[in-house]
Amino acid sequence: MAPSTEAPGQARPLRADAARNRQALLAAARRVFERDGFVTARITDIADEAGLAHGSFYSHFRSKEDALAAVLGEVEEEMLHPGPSLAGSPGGRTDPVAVIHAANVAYLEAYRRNARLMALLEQVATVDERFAALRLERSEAFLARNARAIRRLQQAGLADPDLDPDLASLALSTMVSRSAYAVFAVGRQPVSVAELAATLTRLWANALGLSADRRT
Amino acid sequence: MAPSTEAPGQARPLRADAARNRQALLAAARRVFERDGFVTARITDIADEAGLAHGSFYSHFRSKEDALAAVLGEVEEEMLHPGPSLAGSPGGRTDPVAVIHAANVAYLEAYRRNARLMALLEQVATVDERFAALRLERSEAFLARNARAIRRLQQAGLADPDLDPDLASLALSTMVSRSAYAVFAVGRQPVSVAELAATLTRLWANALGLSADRRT
Amino acid sequence: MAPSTEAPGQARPLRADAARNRQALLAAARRVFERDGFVTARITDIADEAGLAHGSFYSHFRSKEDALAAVLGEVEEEMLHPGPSLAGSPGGRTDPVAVIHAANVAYLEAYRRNARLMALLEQVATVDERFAALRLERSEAFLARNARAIRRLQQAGLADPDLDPDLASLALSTMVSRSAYAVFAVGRQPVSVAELAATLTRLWANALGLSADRRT
Amino acid sequence: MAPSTEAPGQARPLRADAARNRQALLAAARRVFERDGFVTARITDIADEAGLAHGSFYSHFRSKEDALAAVLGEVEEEMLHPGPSLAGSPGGRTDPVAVIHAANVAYLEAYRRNARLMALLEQVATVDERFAALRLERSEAFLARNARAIRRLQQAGLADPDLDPDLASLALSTMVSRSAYAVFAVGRQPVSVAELAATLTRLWANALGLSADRRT
DNA sequence: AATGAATGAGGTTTCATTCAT
DNA sequence: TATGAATGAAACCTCATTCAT
Repeated sequence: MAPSTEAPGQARPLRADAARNRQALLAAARRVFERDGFVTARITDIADEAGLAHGSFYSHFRSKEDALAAVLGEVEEEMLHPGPSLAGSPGGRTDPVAVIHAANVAYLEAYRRNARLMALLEQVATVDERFAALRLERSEAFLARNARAIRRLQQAGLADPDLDPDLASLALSTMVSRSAYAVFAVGRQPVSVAELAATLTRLWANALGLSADRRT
Repeated sequence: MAPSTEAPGQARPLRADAARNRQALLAAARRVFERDGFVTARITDIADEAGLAHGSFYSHFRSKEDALAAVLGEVEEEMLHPGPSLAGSPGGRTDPVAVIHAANVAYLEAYRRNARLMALLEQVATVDERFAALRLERSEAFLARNARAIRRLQQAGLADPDLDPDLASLALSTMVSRSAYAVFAVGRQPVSVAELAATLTRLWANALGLSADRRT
Repeated sequence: MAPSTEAPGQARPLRADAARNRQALLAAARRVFERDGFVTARITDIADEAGLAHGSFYSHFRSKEDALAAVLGEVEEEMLHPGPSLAGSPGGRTDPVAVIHAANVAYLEAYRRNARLMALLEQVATVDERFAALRLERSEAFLARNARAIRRLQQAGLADPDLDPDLASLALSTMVSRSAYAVFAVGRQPVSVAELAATLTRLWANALGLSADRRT
Repeated sequence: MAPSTEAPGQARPLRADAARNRQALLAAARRVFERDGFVTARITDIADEAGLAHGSFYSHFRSKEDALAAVLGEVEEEMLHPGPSLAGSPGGRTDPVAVIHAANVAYLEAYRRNARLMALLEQVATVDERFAALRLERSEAFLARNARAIRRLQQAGLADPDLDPDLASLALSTMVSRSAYAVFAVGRQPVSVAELAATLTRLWANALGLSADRRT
């Protein structure tokens, strides 16, 4: 409670305390949400878990939704950037399949780390419009990027030209993210990231016709 | 109790009333669930919607969960049979891609009809263990069937032998069902079953390598 | 949490408020229970009577049973100590009849003050196991004490040796407590403590043979 | 109530059924009341127990209270007449102690048979005015009779003249009935009617001074 | 009289949020 | 800011009783 290591010039002990409490609440919220789900989780439990009075929760968050948003915000960065590689390698010369694979591995790694949280987002999205919008927004950015990549590959004569790039992007992105959900958030049998990534990349590549002999 | 000879077609008058009310409640429950979601839906609203006193709800269902189970049960049949086609055509000689396409179309049709309900199942599955189990059970049967089909195609030399049939089944099934969800339950832009089915079938076929020349 | 030196007399202000409300609820509960009986009493009424929102009831008591237990706890002390006199006078040499009379007067006084509450305990005991146990426990302690006293008088040659001390204790204790109930909790005609005590003491003394000439 | 032995000329089979159902409900009500207590007992349970639809309950009883009244009515007769002997023996010459003892034995026997029902009456009396009145009425008749007997014994010089006959009657009657309750309805240790009767009679006789030498 | 579905009053309890200290 | 008591909306479910058949 007292100023601990406290940078000497910045004597604002109260603020430091506050920041620490906010962190404690954030961590507690994540734990409780992951354990109980959003609907069931109670503010009291979060505060208890953080070692604070439940009234204090409202010193830092406006509501349960707000707390969840903050928790998700923490993870957002790593979930939003499944490797910049997917958009195409900087150098340009890289093998597209390798790019896809790298992106899948990165995504699956991140997903596995945050599986329960991702499942949580699924749940809230069906209950709270705000999060439905958030999820939609995120995935649309993702989809658009993938659609662009597919279109480019088609133009380069590397991908099956009969595919609708937008729908293909939807279907394949969906395949990856939902497989991750099925395996890491719901699944009963342990599957390694490597195994899953191998299958997903191969399916993705096959599906776009990347591996097929299109040179003729 | 009554000495009725139990003529099957001759339901007793009171039973007819009761059955009608049960149907009314069932329909009302579906409407309210689809409109409000499971968590938000109130038993009172369901009864109101059915034109009954809320106490009557409990003459037919033990709880909200029970009512949902009944509603889902109604749909189960059509959602559980994505066409016998997938299991292999009766004649046996049919083109596998055609089989897959027929199955996809059938599934997407059914999904579109019950999109909100399927989304509902997603929601409850994250909140209520009972439904999580139900969903898991259903999808595992589905996955097993697809995995068998893939394995057969591999053995017939028609599908990419490098794929793990179980993971491929998971990924592709997931692709179809989640695309259906994205398009019909969440999606903002209207997409026709035909369009979506065309893309999904092509991706599926490509992914398994069915269209590739594997005869050499 | 606060660095208070825990000065016992210095309750913190909030605690003071809370304590006042708790007292208010306790008093209200007693009033409502006495007026309406336990089964009929409504938590809302108790809170209303205390001038609080009904939700506040649950800040202090877990349930209606809990509140009753607290109310009874308040009275327990005086009802549990029917005067130390019964256990034998400090001086030791006192007339046993005088001891009994003092005990009876004390008990009847206390009973009259708490008559409705005692009747309440009777009521709940028939409905709630927890209170049945409580009542049993209390009365058994009481009975044991009286049985000991009777046994001592018998050994001293002062009481009818033909009596079973335990059954006699049961019967006579029962006579006193139930007469108090009949007169103060149910009775229609006003009877003074003095009158009733006189009769009960005389009966008790006669019954044990204390007044009879047993010196021969 | 209805002609039981069924005069053969009175062929009304439906009535016979009805009577049988009424009996079944009565027996079921007694069982359920004894098992669950009055407050907790549910009409449905009673009907179930009787093998009838719960609606049928109302063909025979107006309410739960009504059913209880009927159940108690069945027992009333034997509980109301604790032996005509108490009022004084017909011959007049009998030993008063023997009379009291006979009455006590009769009462205790009856009480033991109906212990749970008597406890039930206690319970309802605290909850329902109607039964409070019933119990009061019964006991007052009882008390008045005993008071008369005591007064007579006093006038005959056989009983302690210092006792107030009404209060003594109250106390002693109370002693008997409540001891019966304590032993047969609540008690944990088995006590025989004979033992209890012996103690109660001796206490009663002593208390009135019947055994004391009053001839001097 | 029997049936059992329908009715609806009614009270308990939970918990997010507010607020005085 | 922290505290934790107070607030009160909200919804569930039970069950005695009615009533149409």
